[in-house]
Amino acid sequence: MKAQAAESRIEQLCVEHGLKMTGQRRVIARVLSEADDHPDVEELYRRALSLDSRISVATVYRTVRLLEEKGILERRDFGGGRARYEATEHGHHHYHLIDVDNGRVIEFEDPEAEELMRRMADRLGFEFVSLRLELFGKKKKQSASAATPHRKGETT
Amino acid sequence: MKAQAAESRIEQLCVEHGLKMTGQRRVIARVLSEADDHPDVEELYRRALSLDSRISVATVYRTVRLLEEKGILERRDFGGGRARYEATEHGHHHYHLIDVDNGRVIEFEDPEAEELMRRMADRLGFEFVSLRLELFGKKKKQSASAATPHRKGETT
DNA sequence: GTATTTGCAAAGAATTTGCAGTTAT
DNA sequence: ATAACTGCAAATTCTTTGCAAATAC
Repeated sequence: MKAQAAESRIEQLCVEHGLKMTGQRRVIARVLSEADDHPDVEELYRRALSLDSRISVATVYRTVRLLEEKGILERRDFGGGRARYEATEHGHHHYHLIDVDNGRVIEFEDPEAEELMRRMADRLGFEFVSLRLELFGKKKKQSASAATPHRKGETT
Repeated sequence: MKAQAAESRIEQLCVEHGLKMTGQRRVIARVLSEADDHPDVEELYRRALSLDSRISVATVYRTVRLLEEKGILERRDFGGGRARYEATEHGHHHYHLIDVDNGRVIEFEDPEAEELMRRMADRLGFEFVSLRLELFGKKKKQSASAATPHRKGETT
């Protein structure tokens, strides 16, 4: 029997959104599903190529744009010119702490932040739509302080 | 007597930073000093040209980059591809609410936000460096709600 | 079958840069 | 005097697009 790769999480979403599933889209969907970081188009292209050589950057650009429009992906800008992407996480939003020394990205949650900004939007006479929040910091040398709560992981 | 234009605020900063004050820099510094919005390079170039025709876009790009490196200017990204600039404000930081319907930008302050993020950085084992915070919203129809506190102004 | 999607290479948009000439200090 | 600055046009970088061939449904 053939170990036919199971439908990736993002592939499912594509189908639910009525997208035509071509081979290249399936590969890109899989790459995105398996990514736990914030790859840019170049990187997605590289990863996709290693799974299937019949893919062009143009298609990656087109796919990524399409998926963003469908709300399946979110575009990020951590500085450095190129857009980064990550799968939309339903519910619990998270934000990013960028280590200014090496560009590494740490995700964290903070329900308070969104609450605060919802109230601020309201006070300014606006309906909250979304929040972009990026924290830049330098790693502390060493400290006797406790663990690192709310931390979700460190990636790129 | 000649009404020699007084040294603009940003020109002063340039001098303090030991920058060579050429005619074009003086003009750009003045444009920046007088701006109360968030112009992109194109717009800065347009405004500079209207004061003095001997300026090229390349110089605007170079100047804006230089001033950013010196910490005199801050680069913003409100989406839309081009970088926007505004003079660094010492002390009371402010953030931006972008009206998703028309791109207009409203500045607001919120000491709580920075406090919250300082604590978060600390908990994650980082030294707070800076915070990028942008709120996206839609103007509410009309409401019986009170005034708009903390509001600093609406620009572009 | 047919409307979509793809690859390729060319086009665009924003920003940077090499170089020869100009200028502030 | 001379190191820094400028304009110009060419080069870079990221992203989009036109078109003919390929493909999903």
